[in-house]
Parts: sequence; structure tokens; C-alpha cells
Amino acid sequence: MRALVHADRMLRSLAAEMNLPWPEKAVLEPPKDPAHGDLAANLALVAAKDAGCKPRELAERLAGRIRAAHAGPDADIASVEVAGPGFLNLRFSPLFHQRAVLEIEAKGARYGSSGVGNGKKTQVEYVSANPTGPLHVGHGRGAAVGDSLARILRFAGYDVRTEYYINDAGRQMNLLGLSVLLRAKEAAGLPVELPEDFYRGAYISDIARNLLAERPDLHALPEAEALDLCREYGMANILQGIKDDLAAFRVEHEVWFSERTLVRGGAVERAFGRLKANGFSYEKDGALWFATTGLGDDKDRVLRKSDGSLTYFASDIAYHNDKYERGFNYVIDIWGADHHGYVPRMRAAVGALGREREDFEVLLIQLVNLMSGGVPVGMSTRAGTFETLADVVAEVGVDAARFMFLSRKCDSHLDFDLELVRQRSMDNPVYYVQYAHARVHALLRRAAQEGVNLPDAVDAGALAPLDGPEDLALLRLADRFEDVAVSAAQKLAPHHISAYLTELAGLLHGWYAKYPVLKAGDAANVTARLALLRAVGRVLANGLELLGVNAPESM
RNA sequence: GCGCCCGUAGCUCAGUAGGAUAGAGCGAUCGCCUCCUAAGCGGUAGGCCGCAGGUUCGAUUCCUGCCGGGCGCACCA
Repeated sequence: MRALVHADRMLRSLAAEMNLPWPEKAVLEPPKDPAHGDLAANLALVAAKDAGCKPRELAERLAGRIRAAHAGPDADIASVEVAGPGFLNLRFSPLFHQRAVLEIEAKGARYGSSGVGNGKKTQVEYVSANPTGPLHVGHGRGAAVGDSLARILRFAGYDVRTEYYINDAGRQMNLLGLSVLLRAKEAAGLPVELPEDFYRGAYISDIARNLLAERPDLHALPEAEALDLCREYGMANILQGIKDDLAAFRVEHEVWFSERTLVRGGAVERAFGRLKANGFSYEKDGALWFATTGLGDDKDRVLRKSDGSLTYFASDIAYHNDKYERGFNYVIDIWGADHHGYVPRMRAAVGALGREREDFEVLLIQLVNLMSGGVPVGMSTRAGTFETLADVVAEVGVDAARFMFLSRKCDSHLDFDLELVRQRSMDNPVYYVQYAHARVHALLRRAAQEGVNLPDAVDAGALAPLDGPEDLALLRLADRFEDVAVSAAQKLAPHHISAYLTELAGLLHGWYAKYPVLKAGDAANVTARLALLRAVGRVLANGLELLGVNAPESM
């Protein structure tokens, strides 16, 4: 970040000084091959055309000016080279890189944070599974992504609220009530006929038995009342289970939003009014329709059916309208990928409510293939197979599960192999990263034991010994953490963080194998290397925090 | 039939608002502990970035068409 800002400012001012146009198309980025330097400025051909010269020539002229302006032992820029069709390769001095340690020490837990979100009021709604059964692995992936994303966005300066939408008003709830009642009858020895579509998980029978224990009078109640009781009891029970599972998974929702309160609060009518005012709704065949076709959807959708009841879509529109009425400017929904057909419709609705395209984002979470030793684990609920989130977490632990979920693009399929994730090896990057952090702290501990004193803040001069290629590579990568955090926030991509951490941990392990720290020989080396270690450890910890994964100090 | 996502090393996957010689881990293979945690490190082998066109100075990246895999297309939730 420092390097990029520094170089950008310098190049722009130089270009202005030389009366050259600085094209927006010019790319300033770390080259893929570090041998090319720390930063590459790619002057596109257009730039040269505007300037009336060849790109290489333009680059040479800039390089000359930079060399002239940045000479001497204290210079930030160590070298400038022109390569390829117009690449300006900048290499910063060791001194410049070493200062990254000072910034890390100064910012501590805030290192890598930024204000790019500008306090934007943002809502992340995730998991939102129907309270009809326990969370499964797929929900776990959505939970990890949503929670991590909230952390990442906050870190980047967004004002984030997290929310869980409880679908407690629909037909599914009645079905749940019926399922519980049937099982309760069964448990009481009454004759029952089990319909096709009811919830048949073992957890329903457990709930039914518990309810019966609390309310022995259940079967004496009028049918409707008994159904109500079963529904409410079942839902409360399952919802509590979901909350427990999420808490155990280190996932927190600040708001639990009930669909019922939405209907009762008149949100549906308000949303309908808004659509009508904007000219998007009409009556046909006794139903209320929403003209989504002109908004990117492939057909118009029904809001209120001819029998007077609302469609699911209608309450979803009302819900989203309510989100914007609550003051959120940026609404992020995290859905299972099987709902992808629903996205254009929702997007159309948000547009019809008068919101901009960028006010709404949907993140689709692809399915998780649960495997064990390369063999797919079936969807059955038989004992011994792990399909619920709670089972998987019990099996592999929170850290390993979260890191695994967050190490892939969320819209690609994920093979989650229990055997692999349970392994404490490099098959399983979470330990690799955690081990790097633990290593740092093991050394810091040992240093303290041996009476080596590392001040809380070192001065720049003490870092001078850090000039080997591995030192500089570590410093460079640590310095990029803010870039990575910002990009993860803007692209809604938590996996950038896990990839970055794996890379940083790799550099640290390599560095560790090559450089002795406490046995470095002279005191200056010991201090400099300890300071570097502590700084890298800080970056690892900050990154892991964004993933919601622990950073252990010993392993 | 229409639409969305995915095809990158033997395997699992990164990368791409167009840029230099396409990366990582695993697996394979050869090395490294009298020495701060070997849960580690270093080396080697491994690629028509699904195929074919197009745009461009330049395409794994953007566009079109195919092929292959997954998913969705209700006055269901």
C-alpha cells in the first residue's frame, strides 16, 4: 500500500512536471515476477500516442527523471528499469521496505484496516435458513462467508450490520407443525397416517416427545390449537438449535428478523405502494402482478395470488424495501446457489423500488460436497455420516472448517473432505498458517526467557540488517496486507485473505529455515529479526481475525 | 427449449475491470534435524488456461459459436 501510493503520487507529479499526459489506462501494480522489481508501471500505447512518442521512449524519459530525483543513500527508490513494451520497473530501497515494520507496530490490531468503505451503511444478510431443521454443511459455508465478509467490510471502513431472516410465516411452518403433531400422536400410541411431504428427520420425533412431556394434554386440545402449539414449539426449538450451532461456529447475527413482523407491520403494503407509484404493478386475472420483464427478468411475476394470499416474492420485496427504509445503502444477500434463478427477479424488484444497481449484491454459495477419504458422504441421516454443521464442526473443529470454507471462491463447488480437513498437515492450510503464527510467538517467548529485550517500538535504524532477499520479500508482502483487505472487501471475496495468509506463512517458514533469530550472532541481527517476526505475526493475526480463525500462540 | 455458473498441472484449486516467462498446495521424485517447533524448508518433473473464431499492439482474462459438467426455469417456499 505504501509502495503503491508512493509510486503513484511520484509518477503523476513527475508526469505533470514534464507536461506529459498520465493515462488512466496506465497500470501500476506489483509485477507477477518479483525479479522485475517492487512495482511495475505499465504505460499503455495510448499514453505514448497522446504524448507523441514511443512507449519505450516515454518510459525512458520518466526513468531518467526518477533517477535524477531519487539519488543518494536515503532515497526511497533504489532503481528504475525500463523493460518490455513500456514497463517501468521500480525497486524500492531496503530502507523503504523496512519502514513497513514501523507502520505495523504503530497500528497493531488496526494494521491493514482502511476507510475505503467510507462508513457506508451496509447490511449483510446470511444463512437465513428456514427454521424447519438443523443447519447442514452448506449453511455452514454461507455462515462462514457471511461472518467473514462482515468482518472484512468493517475492517475496510464500512458500517456493517448482520442479519438473519426468519421465514416464519409461510406454509413450511404449518408443515413443521403438522410434522411435530403427527410424531406426537405416534409417540402417544395414536394411529397416524404420514403424508408424503412432511419433515421426517429424527429431530422432529425428539421435539414431539419433549413437547408431549411438557404438555401431556396436547392430544386433548382442539386440532387447530394443537397444530399451533406444535408449530410454535417446533419452531422455537429448532431456531434455538440454529442459534446454538452458529454461536459454536463463532458466527453472530446482530438482528434476527421475523417475516411475521414484516407482514404485521404493514411493510408489504408499503412496498406494494412504492411499486405502484413507480408504475411497476398491475392487476390481471384477479391477481396483482409485478412487471419485472423490462427490468432484466424473463417474465412478469405475481405478487398477490387470485385467492388473495401473498407470494413468497411479495414478502421478499417488502423485506428488501424495509432494509432500505431502515437506512442501509448497500444490501448484501448471501444465498445458496440453487436460488440463482431468483436473482434477476430480486434485482428487478430492487430497481423498481428506486434503488441503484450497486445498492444490492447477491453472493451465491455453491454446494458443498461432503467427502470422507475421497468418497462422497451420503445425504442420509444415519449415524456415522456427517451432514449437519454441528457434526462437521465436532469432527474437524471450528478453525479448520472455517478456513476450508473461506479458502475457495464461494461460487465454485467445494469438496470438503473430512479426512483432509481433520489432518494436521499441509493438505490443510489452516495449520500451516496457524503454525507460522505460533512459531513467531514461540520465538518471542524464548527471547523473553533468555533476557533478550525487544522494545515495543523499534526505531528505523534497528531494522537496517533486514536487507536479504527473504527479508525484503517478507516486508513487501506484509506491506500489501491493506491492499488485499481492501480488495477482499470491494470484491466481496474472503478467499483473498486466506490465499494471502497462506502465502505469507509460506514466506515466513522459508525465512525461518534460512535465518537464525536468537542464534543470529550479533545483537543487531537478533533485534531486527525479532522485530520482523513480531510484525509478520501481527499481520497473520490480523488476517486470521478477518476469517474468524484463531491465531494460537503455541501449538 | 430458455437462462445462470463452472472447464487452468495427475488431484484440489488460485489468478484475470487485457499486459512481461500462467501460480500454490497435494501427489510423484531427490535432498535437509549434534542447531530457535521437521505440523517445517530446498530442488526436479509436470500446462494447446475445454475447442474454434472475433476485437486488440497484446486474450487464460472481453465478445460470439460449439463441446463437456452442474443448477434453475410455479398464482411453491
